[in-house]
Amino acid sequence: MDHGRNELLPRAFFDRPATQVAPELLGCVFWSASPAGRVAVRLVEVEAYEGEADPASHAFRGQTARNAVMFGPPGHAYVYFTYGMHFCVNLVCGPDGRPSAVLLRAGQVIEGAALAAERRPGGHRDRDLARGPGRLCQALGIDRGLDGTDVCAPGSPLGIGPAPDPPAAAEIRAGPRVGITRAADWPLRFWLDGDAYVSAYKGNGVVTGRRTSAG
DNA sequence: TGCATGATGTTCT
DNA sequence: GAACATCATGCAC
Repeated sequence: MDHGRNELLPRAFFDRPATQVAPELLGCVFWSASPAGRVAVRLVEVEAYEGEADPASHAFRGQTARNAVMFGPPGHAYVYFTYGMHFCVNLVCGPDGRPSAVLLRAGQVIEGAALAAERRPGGHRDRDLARGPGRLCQALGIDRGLDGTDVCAPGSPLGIGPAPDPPAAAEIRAGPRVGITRAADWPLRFWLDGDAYVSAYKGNGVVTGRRTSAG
């Protein structure tokens, strides 16, 4: 197998504002390891949340039991349950005490596709395995039990490595965030332009992998 | 093909 | 009691 994939992003990478970290996460490989196997995705869509200054952030109204991880040191996973059936995963950014984070919204499954598909019954196409925050968590088998996991520590069930093939700056686009009602228009959502694996909910004007008129 | 809506449970007011 | 960083389905056209 490929043994060169154990390289991890250093904690210092996350010890910066989420708005700066988010675009640099595009193209990086995020993976989960469990007794069932390993699933890895190449990140193609993320969203930055600026903590206390951001009305849309869970941390906007201060620290609670749920968002405590966001207030901790960088490089940890903040996992929460939403809408009664889905999980979402964030990577905590900024120094200890500053609750900024980046939501992982979509990715391309590049390893363990069979296992990912098994976790998502219903006969979905490969493209839809991790296309959207809830689906991404489902494909990787992420639940609240992984809340607070250190993604910078070797041997952790969750990890993230550098982009094997870094996207060109011109491919990275920024635009309004999705699925929120407050400060949704802040351009803190980043994605790889034209990538088929970017989520396309609510038609945000983003041209996705769905065939365009150009066919 | 595209929009509107129900599902489902945790968290906060 | 209301809101919620979502997803899958049903119906209209």
